[in-house]
Amino acid sequence: MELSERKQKILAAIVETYIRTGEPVGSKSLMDVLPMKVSSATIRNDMAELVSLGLLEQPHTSAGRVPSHAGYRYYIDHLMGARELDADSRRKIEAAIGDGGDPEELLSKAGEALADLTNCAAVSTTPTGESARIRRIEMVPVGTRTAMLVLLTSGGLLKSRICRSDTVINVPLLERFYNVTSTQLVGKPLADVHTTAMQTLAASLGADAFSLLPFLAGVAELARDAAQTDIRLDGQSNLLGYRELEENAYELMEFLRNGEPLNALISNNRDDVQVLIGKENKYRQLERSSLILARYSVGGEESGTLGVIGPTRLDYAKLIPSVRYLTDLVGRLLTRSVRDEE
Amino acid sequence: MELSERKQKILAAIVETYIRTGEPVGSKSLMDVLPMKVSSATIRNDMAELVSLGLLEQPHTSAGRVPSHAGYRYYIDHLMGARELDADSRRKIEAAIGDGGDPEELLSKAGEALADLTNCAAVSTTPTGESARIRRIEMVPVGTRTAMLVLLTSGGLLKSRICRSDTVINVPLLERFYNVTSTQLVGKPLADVHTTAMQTLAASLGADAFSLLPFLAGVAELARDAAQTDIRLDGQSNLLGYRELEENAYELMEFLRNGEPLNALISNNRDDVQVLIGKENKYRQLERSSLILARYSVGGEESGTLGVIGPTRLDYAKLIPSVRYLTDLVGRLLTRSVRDEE
DNA sequence: AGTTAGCACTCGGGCGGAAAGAGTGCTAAC
DNA sequence: GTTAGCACTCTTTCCGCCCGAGTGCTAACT
Repeated sequence: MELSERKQKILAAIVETYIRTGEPVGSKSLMDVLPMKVSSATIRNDMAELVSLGLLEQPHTSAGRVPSHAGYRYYIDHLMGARELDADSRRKIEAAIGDGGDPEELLSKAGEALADLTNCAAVSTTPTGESARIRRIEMVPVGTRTAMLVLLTSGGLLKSRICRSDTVINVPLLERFYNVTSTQLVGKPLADVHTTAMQTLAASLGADAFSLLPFLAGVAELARDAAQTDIRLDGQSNLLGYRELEENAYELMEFLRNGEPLNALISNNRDDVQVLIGKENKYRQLERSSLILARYSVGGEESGTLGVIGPTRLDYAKLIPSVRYLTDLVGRLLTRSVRDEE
Repeated sequence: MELSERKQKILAAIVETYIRTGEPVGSKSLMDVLPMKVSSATIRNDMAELVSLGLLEQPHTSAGRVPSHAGYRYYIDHLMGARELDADSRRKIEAAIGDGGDPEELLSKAGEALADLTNCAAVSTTPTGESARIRRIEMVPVGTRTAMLVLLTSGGLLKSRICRSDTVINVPLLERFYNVTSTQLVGKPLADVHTTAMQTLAASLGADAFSLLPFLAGVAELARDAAQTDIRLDGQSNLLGYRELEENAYELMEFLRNGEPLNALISNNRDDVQVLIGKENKYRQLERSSLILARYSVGGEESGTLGVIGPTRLDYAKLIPSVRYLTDLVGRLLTRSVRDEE
């Protein structure tokens, strides 16, 4: 779609002021904003054409114009320029994240930082465990019948839980546990270490089966936890500050809290940075919202997603670089920590 | 304050229908609800007195009556009866909680269950670490320069983190670490194991100081994490469903998210079950909300808090027993798990 | 003395029309 | 192709009105 330079400038100006104010933009107020000197009538003519091209909409005849989804899209693809993130925001992000720590902590910091920075809700998923393997299993007795199990994955994820059994825990039991786990479990993909597999494994152990089973089952649960990519949501309350989301606030919150559809959206995302604007989304609850999603990769492999959710009038020019920068950073930190640990 | 039996019945009926409907209650509609046969005029006379006693309020002259804070209070103290929680809710709670697991998991389940059951926001704090001691410290190498630290407290709390250092981790280093920690740290109160204490400890180790310091610092951080009672909030979005909270929704959410004032409120609570109604609260943001807070004890010691936050027109008669039941349950489970592990 | 019927009164909510304001679309001139 | 001018449209706001719900009071009743 070809647009004259003036039309482009007008579209950009409308998008930007609408993002700023949330009010429909009229031809007169545009005169002050545009770099060139043209009358409001000229602007009106152009706006009328932009409407018929589907790039703008008017809420009603006598109101100003508002960008349509296609308008935002055009703005993002052609007009906004691929700005670098400003140094200030970069510093803020880095300060908020520090040097990471373990993956879950890192992601939670990243989510909070993103929510704060953008004044939107932030989604984040932990690195996928799909291809992860068990790197290490530890069992530490903490009572006569209670032990702590710790699982470390090849992705650097750390999971632990307390596990109770009916038999007394003693040194031979521990030894048998280490024998079994180090020969049978360490190195296996997480997905293979499920509860039924543990039952067959225990069955093959003869006399030890009874005493080891609870702990093997515990390992299976840890593996399940670790394999599951869980999805975090930060700064939902930020969304309440936007007038245009107010009336569906409750619905929107519930939708986000539920997580499943969000998960579907996220795992659909195969692009570098994906922008979903309003009704482009198939979920009714999101029709007044936009999403910016980006994947981060750990060790060269696409692995998880970070993103923001806000009203359609997001400051795309700033947020897209923000999200991209953050995913890069998270990916780098996670990759580094995985490398370190090998 | 003495009230005639009829006035009591009227007050109770007003509180209960107002809780149900959220609309001011008029004298005529009360006729149908009240067990005795009286005319609306009589009811009006009584209502007028209840107003002058400060137990009811009228939003405006020509509206029905609404319970005042004092009215709710009177209802709670004298009229609602100390109902037991119905078996159905009890079953729901128990099903949601299962048999617990580690304290943090237990509390998060409890919070979710409470939020679901009450359709309000639920607050919960992890058991206080004030008096807790370090029961156990483990260090598991997971890379040449990276190790996992695990800390277990006498309260059954389990904390772990990944810790990086500049020196290569080898067996002698591990031995030194275990030496130091088991003689110097295990058994100490969490509060004593802070970063500066670790620095002096490391300094006293001479040549080992450099290599051990990062890990001792890691232990200090774990101890800090474990000592800190963190505060969870579940089901905030439930609050959006209440008309009377709608207009301050954003403020309220932010207030809750911040956590500090909430923390102050919670730690003030020394009663068995404390009910704070609307403006009894000193926080402006909560003036349209009520809180029901109750403490749970672990091993006979008051230790943490669970509670709900909702509009002033809470169903106190149901929620107070719910909260009490849940705190009892949580206390029992936590006490049991601490006992088990000793 | 307490209860009831009756009635005038008050106040908020809803409806409608008028006025204001913002912005457009069109036409005619530049 | 651009601009000035103007009539037109549509929303928002305000005001006045009426309606209904509910009250408070008085006077009568038990």
